[in-house]
Amino acid sequence: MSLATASRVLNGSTRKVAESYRERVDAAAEKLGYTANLSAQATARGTSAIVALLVADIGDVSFGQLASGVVRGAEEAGFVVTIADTDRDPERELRLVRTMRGQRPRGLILGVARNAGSDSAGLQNELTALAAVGCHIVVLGEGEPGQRSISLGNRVGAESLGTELAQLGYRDAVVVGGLEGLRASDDRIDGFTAGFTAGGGTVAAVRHGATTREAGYAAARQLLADGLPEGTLLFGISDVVAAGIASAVRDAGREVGADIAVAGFDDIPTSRDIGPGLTTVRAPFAALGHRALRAAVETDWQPDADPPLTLDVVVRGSTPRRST
Amino acid sequence: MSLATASRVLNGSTRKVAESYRERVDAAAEKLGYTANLSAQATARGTSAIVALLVADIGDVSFGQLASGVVRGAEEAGFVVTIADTDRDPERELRLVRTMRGQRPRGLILGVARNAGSDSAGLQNELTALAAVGCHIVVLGEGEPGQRSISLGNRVGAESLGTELAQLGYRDAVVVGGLEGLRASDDRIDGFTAGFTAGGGTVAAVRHGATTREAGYAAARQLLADGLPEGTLLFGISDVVAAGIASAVRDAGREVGADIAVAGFDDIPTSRDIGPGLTTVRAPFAALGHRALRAAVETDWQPDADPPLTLDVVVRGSTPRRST
DNA sequence: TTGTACGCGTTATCAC
DNA sequence: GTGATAACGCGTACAA
Repeated sequence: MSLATASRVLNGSTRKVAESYRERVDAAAEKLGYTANLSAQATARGTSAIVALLVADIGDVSFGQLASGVVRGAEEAGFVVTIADTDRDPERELRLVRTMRGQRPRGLILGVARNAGSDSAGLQNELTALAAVGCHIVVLGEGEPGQRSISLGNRVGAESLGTELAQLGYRDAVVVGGLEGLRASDDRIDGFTAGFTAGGGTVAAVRHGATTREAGYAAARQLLADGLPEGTLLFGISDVVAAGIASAVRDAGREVGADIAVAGFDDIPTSRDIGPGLTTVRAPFAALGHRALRAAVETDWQPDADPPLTLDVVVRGSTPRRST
Repeated sequence: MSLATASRVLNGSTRKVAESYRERVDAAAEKLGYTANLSAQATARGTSAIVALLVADIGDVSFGQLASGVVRGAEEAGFVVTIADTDRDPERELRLVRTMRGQRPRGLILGVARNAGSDSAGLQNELTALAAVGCHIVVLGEGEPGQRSISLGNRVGAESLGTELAQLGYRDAVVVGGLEGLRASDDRIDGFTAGFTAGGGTVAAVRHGATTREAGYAAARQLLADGLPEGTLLFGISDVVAAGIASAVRDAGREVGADIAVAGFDDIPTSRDIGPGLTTVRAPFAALGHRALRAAVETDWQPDADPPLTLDVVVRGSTPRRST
């Protein structure tokens, strides 16, 4: 029989093929261990079954969750995922987007935290070039108009946390971490402040800084040295930062929880083991990744088709109820 | 000018091209924002610039480190990395290897912990089929003959830990976690036992179990209920397991460190924040990933060209020096 | 429904 | 050194 017939049965063509042929083809394919050459398919079709995932730092603890969701969704949809790491270097980011473009991917997921409006023109060009060839650009967080964007819900999650902690009796808080102008952290700061103030609390200060354990430690150390009244709440912009804070508190001879309260954001796998158990907000990165993938592959995708992701506050020992 | 000439300058062909042409081509490529179509290149060349990475569980904390090393190496070598997650399901693993084969990758990195000799015939067929088309199979851990394998050094790392802890004055230990027959955990158990016994200690028991926080918690809880003398050392097969152990110790009203000592393996990012700081062995997953990638792309690769990876013991508060 | 023939974007072989 | 041209493996009009 002809190659065309075989091709028709192997790829899910709309065309009908006689059952007898179909069986023979399937049998032969099975026996020979045939697997379609994806590259050749891609050249012929003009579009590949690839979704590219570009993140700022693969080593980040939350990345695994995100990637997990993306990969799971990809398998469901019959796509392959390629990953790259910008290492927070805009130049490298540009180069990588260009490399990814070489794959003619169906979608590109951008998990690169960025300062508002700081995108280089080169990157925007590259992105529009990609979009022009039918690649769906989906940015995690807030994207430019014309791009598909999907966000975690940092603001509302942090707001819930603020509310909850105010209800637990906390009145004075300091926010630690988050680079100024970074959308994701600004949202967390704003949300927390809103919730906490609405509950009757006061955010005394915001100590901006990198989202690292070291930065959290250093900031908390300074705060403690300057004198921090008992019952003060230290809100780390992420669990990693909060871990640093908790460590600094202990090193200063204070007790996490009863003396100085600490809260974080993300609920990384080990946050329950930090200090007396870290109060935090569970950020559903896996679900985010899953949605991102769907946004990357679906032909028609609606911005608000899905309900917002739910971010649950999880209260642990680091913020016990404060008896007034 | 001809397409051939253009092709010659764009891809790193060995052939020489006049400087004048070269400049014109580069200029045009720049202006048009041209990027080579990797799929087409792959079909034409018969081999792609792809390395596939298959792991048991992307969500695993150590995966990020591994992936980081792989991706970094890939960028250096001009390769693209595709990832997939077997979710510890052999059937899915088979399907995924087949999918990856569709990409005709230059290499396949298998980070799937497996029971010794439990590979399905189907998988082996698939793997040899892949190898037949020039794909380098590199397995993390111990591989079959003919495959490129590269291991972390679980045994020697655990042995160092055992030695160190014996020197710190510990005499009685119980090992927790690790599925029986799993090479990686068996190596850790054997290595630890060897080091600890050589130092004068005794491994009273090995409690096999899953490599999860829950399993660690449950096992430790049981041990504590059965009565555990002060100064006993609980060695968790991984930091995640150790975290569970530490939690169980605290929940039982005992103190981690002074009362019951706990040690782990991996040195995950947050292990210093677990309890009073978790004593563990730093497992260089990033370096492992980097080496794995090189093994996946290099034409001629020698098994023992690189020196063994170094696994440093890091002693923290969970195992203070024991005064006799 | 099935087969033929061409095109996808690129590389490689061969003459020039 | 350069330019035609035949592959590469597959999808798909179009004709049969």
